[in-house]
Amino acid sequence: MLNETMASLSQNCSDCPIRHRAVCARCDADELSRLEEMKYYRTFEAGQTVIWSGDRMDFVGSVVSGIATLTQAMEDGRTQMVGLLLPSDFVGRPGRTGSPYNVVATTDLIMCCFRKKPFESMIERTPHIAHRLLEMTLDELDAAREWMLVLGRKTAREKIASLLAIIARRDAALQLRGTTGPLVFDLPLTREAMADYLGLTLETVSRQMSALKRDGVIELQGKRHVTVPDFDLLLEEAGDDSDGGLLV
Amino acid sequence: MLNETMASLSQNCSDCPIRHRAVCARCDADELSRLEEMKYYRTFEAGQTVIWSGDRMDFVGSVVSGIATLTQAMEDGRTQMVGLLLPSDFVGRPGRTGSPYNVVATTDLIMCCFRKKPFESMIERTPHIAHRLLEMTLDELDAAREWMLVLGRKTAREKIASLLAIIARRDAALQLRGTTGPLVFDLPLTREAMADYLGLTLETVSRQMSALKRDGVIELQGKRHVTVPDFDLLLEEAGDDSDGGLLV
DNA sequence: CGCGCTAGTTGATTTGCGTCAAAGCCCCTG
DNA sequence: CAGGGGCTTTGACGCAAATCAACTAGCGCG
Repeated sequence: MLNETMASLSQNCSDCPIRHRAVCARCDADELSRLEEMKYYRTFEAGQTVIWSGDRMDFVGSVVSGIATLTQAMEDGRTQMVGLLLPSDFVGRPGRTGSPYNVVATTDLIMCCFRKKPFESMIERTPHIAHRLLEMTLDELDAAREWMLVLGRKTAREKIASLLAIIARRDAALQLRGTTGPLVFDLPLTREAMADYLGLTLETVSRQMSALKRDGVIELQGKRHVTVPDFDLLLEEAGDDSDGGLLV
Repeated sequence: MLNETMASLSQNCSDCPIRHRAVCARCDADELSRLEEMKYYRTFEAGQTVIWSGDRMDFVGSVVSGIATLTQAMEDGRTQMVGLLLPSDFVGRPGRTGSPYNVVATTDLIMCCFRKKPFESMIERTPHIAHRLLEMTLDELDAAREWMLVLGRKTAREKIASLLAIIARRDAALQLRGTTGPLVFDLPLTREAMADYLGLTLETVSRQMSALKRDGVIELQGKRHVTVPDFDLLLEEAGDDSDGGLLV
């Protein structure tokens, strides 16, 4: 699993100026230069809304640095996070004009964007990229469906453990380390954001974090800094037989 | 919204022998004949498992008639349905060998299949089809994310209403009728399957169905036959501002 | 230094849904 | 027609998580 994760991430070609695994054109110099001409950058501050649900979206893009969240909301204020956008993740849907989600920057954010029209026509000229985009979308679909199991059937404690396991694994993969030995990382989310991800309240998140700490499953330095002494124990707490997917 | 639904369904080309909107080749006679040679049919009885999670899958296919469910399970027996396969829906992932889900026929089922290898190479030769496949996958991703809101944030009553609204709308669309006036349809799912879909127990599903009936939101003839006198009222019960998506 | 602000923790109480149990309905079959 | 088995309904009870509320930690700032 870890190997798979690393393989997936390494498809982000590090020397490619587009810095996105969907549109990395290392195997096609022509495309590369065409993309170069098209692209532009946008920056957002932490807390800023990148796209409002229902807004017209005339661009697609990928995250260069920072973190953003995809959320859906009901009119009474209840919200559910449906995805996390990390560096190299793609946002925007070729062929649809409106975004069905709110996209909010949780940290300062830099995005690399392409206007939609030229991007779309480029896709049609370049099956290679269309194919890559399909694979990424299928990955996200699998991740979303795995999250449905978490939301529908897991207890609060299992939900927290699942989220921590995903973040820990992603972090280990980025550092090209395995998941043996203690894992150390910083939570990129507030308690409230975790709650929105997990379909819980922030109080419950806080309580379960404390409980996992009390039971020695995790250690906490401050509010955000986490140490996982035994990753397998965490997985067990998550109720995971399968070793979980990437939740994008 | 309804128009969108109908447009989407009508992309299933009725006179195309492949009967699937992803691989309908009406605009390409060459592809059509190549597909014709490749395809074969499989039939399953109600209750039969089409694919076990983790099994090697050497084919892809689409549903010709009947209904199947995609479910994920934890080893202690908790299960969560993550998708519903209706006629014209596609299953199987080009480029991956194992299925991450159990696929179970809930009615007698006929599937039109293609062996994976030739199907994959056909995709590469036919950008048209790859593009269609990407669109369908994006639709499914949107539907999955919408369902995450249902699972994470809605009450039992709202969950039931959401599911009924989706089925009612789909049914109305198939009959090319609007959603004004009373809607009548048969539930294609047992109470237990509904529970698995909604992250509830079957007892809760039963109770909430009774409650919606008592409050005049729905009428029930027998266990499966449902009448919705006022679709807008049902939507309100579902907590839906947006008029909901297609959940595949 | 004290003030105020935000994020997080912890406690008391309520409640919605799960669990366990019993009984009803319907279809099938002998 | 009786009997059995699957699906469904209904009831009683318990518990996990929500809600309401108080309090703490950390941090920037006048």
